[in-house]
Amino acid sequence: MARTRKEQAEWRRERLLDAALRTFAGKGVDGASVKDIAEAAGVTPGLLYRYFESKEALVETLLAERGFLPRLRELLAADHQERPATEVLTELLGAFDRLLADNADLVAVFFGATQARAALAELVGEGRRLIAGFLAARVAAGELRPHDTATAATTLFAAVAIGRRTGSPVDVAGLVDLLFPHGR
Amino acid sequence: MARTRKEQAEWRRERLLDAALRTFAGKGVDGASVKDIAEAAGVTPGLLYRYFESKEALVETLLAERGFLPRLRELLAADHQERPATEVLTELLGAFDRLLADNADLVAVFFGATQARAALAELVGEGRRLIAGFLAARVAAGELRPHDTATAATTLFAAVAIGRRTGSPVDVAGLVDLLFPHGR
Amino acid sequence: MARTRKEQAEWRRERLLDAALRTFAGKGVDGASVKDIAEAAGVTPGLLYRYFESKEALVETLLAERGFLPRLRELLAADHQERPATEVLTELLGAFDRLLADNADLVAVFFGATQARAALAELVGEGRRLIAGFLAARVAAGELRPHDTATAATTLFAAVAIGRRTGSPVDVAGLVDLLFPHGR
Amino acid sequence: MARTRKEQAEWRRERLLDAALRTFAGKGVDGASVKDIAEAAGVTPGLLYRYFESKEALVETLLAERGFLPRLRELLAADHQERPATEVLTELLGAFDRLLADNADLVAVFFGATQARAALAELVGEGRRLIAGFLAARVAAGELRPHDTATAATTLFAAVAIGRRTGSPVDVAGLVDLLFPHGR
DNA sequence: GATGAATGAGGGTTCATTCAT
DNA sequence: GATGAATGAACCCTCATTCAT
Repeated sequence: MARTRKEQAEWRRERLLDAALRTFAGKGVDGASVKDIAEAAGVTPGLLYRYFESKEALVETLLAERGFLPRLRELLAADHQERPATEVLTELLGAFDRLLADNADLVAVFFGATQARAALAELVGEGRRLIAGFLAARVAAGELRPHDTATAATTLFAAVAIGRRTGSPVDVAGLVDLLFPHGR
Repeated sequence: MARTRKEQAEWRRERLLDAALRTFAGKGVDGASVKDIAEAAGVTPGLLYRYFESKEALVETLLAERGFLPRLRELLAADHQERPATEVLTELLGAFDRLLADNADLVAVFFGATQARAALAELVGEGRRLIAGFLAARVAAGELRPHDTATAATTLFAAVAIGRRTGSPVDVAGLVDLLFPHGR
Repeated sequence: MARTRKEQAEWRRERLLDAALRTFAGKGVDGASVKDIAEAAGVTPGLLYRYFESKEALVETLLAERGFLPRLRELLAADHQERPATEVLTELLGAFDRLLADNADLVAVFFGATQARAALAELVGEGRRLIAGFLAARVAAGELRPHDTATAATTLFAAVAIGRRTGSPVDVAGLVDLLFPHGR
Repeated sequence: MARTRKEQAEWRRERLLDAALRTFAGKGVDGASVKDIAEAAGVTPGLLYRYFESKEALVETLLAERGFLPRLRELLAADHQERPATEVLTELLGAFDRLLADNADLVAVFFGATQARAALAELVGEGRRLIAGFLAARVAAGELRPHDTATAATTLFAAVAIGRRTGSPVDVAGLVDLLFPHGR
C-alpha cells in the first residue's frame, strides 16, 4: 500500500517471474503459454509485454535472475581456512542440496518437463537398485568394505550420467578407484 | 530396392523414428513440430499418421522401442562370478557410459532440450571447477589422499543433483564419507 | 460364385452404393469420409476410385440411381380410370409413404444429417402439439367438424414448412379453406 | 463509432453469428469452414475463438439464440378467444409462414444444405405437379369439389414427407378423408 | 481387380504478439 | 499501467485423391 510507481512495477515484475517459474516447472517451457503464465499471475497476457520483450526474454531473465549460480559461487567462495576438508565438503554439499531443494521449480525447468521424465526416473531407479544389490553382495562376501551401498550406487550412476549429459564424460576406472581405492 | 511393400513400410517406420529422435533431441519434444519431423524424414506430415496414431503415440513408441532400459537390464543381469568387484564395476559403468554415448539423442530427450540446457551446463561446470580446486588444495596440503580431483568433484556434484532431481536426495554426510573414509 | 468379371464388378459397385448410402445417412454427406464408406463396404478407399470418379460423383450417382423419382413417376403415371378419387389418392399416398419408409436412408441424405436435426424435430413436434390442441378445443366446442386433429395439425404445419423450404410458399388462406370449407 | 469496448464486443459477436448463419445456410454446417465464416465476417479465424469455444459451440449458440422456437411459442400461446377457428388458423399459419420466410437461412440450416437439395426440390416439384394434375382432372370431371388443387397437392405430399421425416408417419386414409370428407 | 503408401490441401484450433482504448 | 480485441503464423491432424505394386 502506498507503494511508489517504481516499487509497484518492481513488485509486479517479480510476481510475473514467480508465476512464470511455477508455470514453466509444471508444464515445461514450451508447454506453458503466455496466457497460462498471465493467468497464474492474475493479469492479462498483454501486460506481460510491458515487463518482458517476449516469452523468450522472459525465460532468459528467469534463468539469469533466478538461477542459483551466484548463490552457488558465494557458497563455494567462502573461506574455509583450517577446518577439516570432509567437514567443509559436507557443509558445502549440504548447502548445495538445500539450494536445489529450495529451487525445485527451477531445477524442473533445467531438466525439462516432458513425458520422458517418468522414463528417466525408471531408468535411474532400476540401475541404482541393481548396482546397489551387487555392491551389497560383495560387501556381504567381505570383498568390499562396509559402506552405504545405496548412496554408492546412486553416486556411480549419477557421475556417469551427468558426465555424459554435460559433455565431459568421467574416467570410469578413476571413478571406481575413487570409491574403492585398492579394490576395497 | 526391390523391397516388398511390407519391408518398405517397416523401413519407413524406422526412418520416421530416427527422424523423430534426432528432431526431439535437437528441439525438445514440445519444440519439435510434426512438420519438423516429417521434413527430417523427407516425407509429408500426413504420412506420419499412417505409422503412428498421434505425436504423443510417436513419443511413446520412441521411448518404448528405442529406450535403452532393456539393454541396461541385460548388462546388469550378467553373471559376474568370481571376478573382483572393482573390475566388474569398471566394466559395468564403462558399458553404461558407452550406452549413453551411443544414445546421446535419446539422453537429450530424457533430460529435456530447452534454452535451459546451456545454463545447466554452466552451473555444473562452475560447481565442478570450484570443488575440484578445493579438493586439489587439500590434497596439496597433504590433508586428503592423492586422487583424481576432477572426477571426485563431478561425482559429488552429480550425486547431489541427481538425488534431488529424482526425488531421492542422498545423505550428504554419507556421500562424503564414501569418497573420503576416515576423513582422507 | 463363378461370377463373370462383369457381374462381379456390377455387384461390387452396388455394394459400394449401399455402403455409401448407409454411411451418408448416418454421418451426413460432408461428415462421411471416403475411408468411412470404404470400411463400411469392406474394401480400401483406393478401390472406390475404380468405380466412381470422385466422392462427388459417388453422391450424384447415388441420387440418380437410388433416387426414387423414377419409382414415383411410375406410381403416379398408372392409369386410374374409373376408380373413386379418394381411393386412388389413398393408394397413391400410401405407396409414396412406403417408398419413403423403404428409403429412409436416402430421405436422411436428402434432409441432411446435422446437429440441427434434433432442433427441427423439436420445432415440428412443438408446433404440431399446440395446433392439435387448438383444433381439438374447437371441435369440442362444436365449431369445427370432428376430425383427426393430430393429422390435421401435422398437415397444416408441413404444408407451410415444405412450401417455404422448396421455394413455393402455399397460400395460407387457401390451405385453411381446403381443410375446413365453409369454416367447418 | 465511439463504441465502448463492451458494445464493440457485443456487436462483433452478433456479426459473427450473422456470418455463421449465412455461411451455414449456403454451404451446410459441415461444409462451411471456420475460415469461411471468418471471411464472411471480415475477421481472422482465430478471433472466432474469443467469442465461441469451438465451431460446435458456435452452431449450438446459433440454434439457441437465433432459433425461432421461442417466437413460435409466443405466436401459438396467444389467446384467441371468440374469433372463428379458420380466421385464427389463417392468422397463425400466416405468422408461421412469415417466420420461416424471415428466417430462410436458419430454415436452410435446419434442413441441411447439400447437393441433395436440388434433388429434393425436383422430387417434391414433380410429385406436386402430377398429383395436382390428377386432382384437377377429377374436379373437372365433377367428382371432387372445386378447390385449389396446387395447394392440395403440396399439402398431401408435404404431410406424408414430413410425417416420415420426423418419425411420426401420418395415417394416409385419415389424411385423404381430412381433405375430401365424404369422398368429395 | 485390389491394395495401401504417399501426397497436398485444408480442417479446427492455439498461441505469441500488438495496439487502440 | 492495464486491458482485451485482433492478428498471422503455426500447430496437430484428416481427408480426397493418386499410383506403384
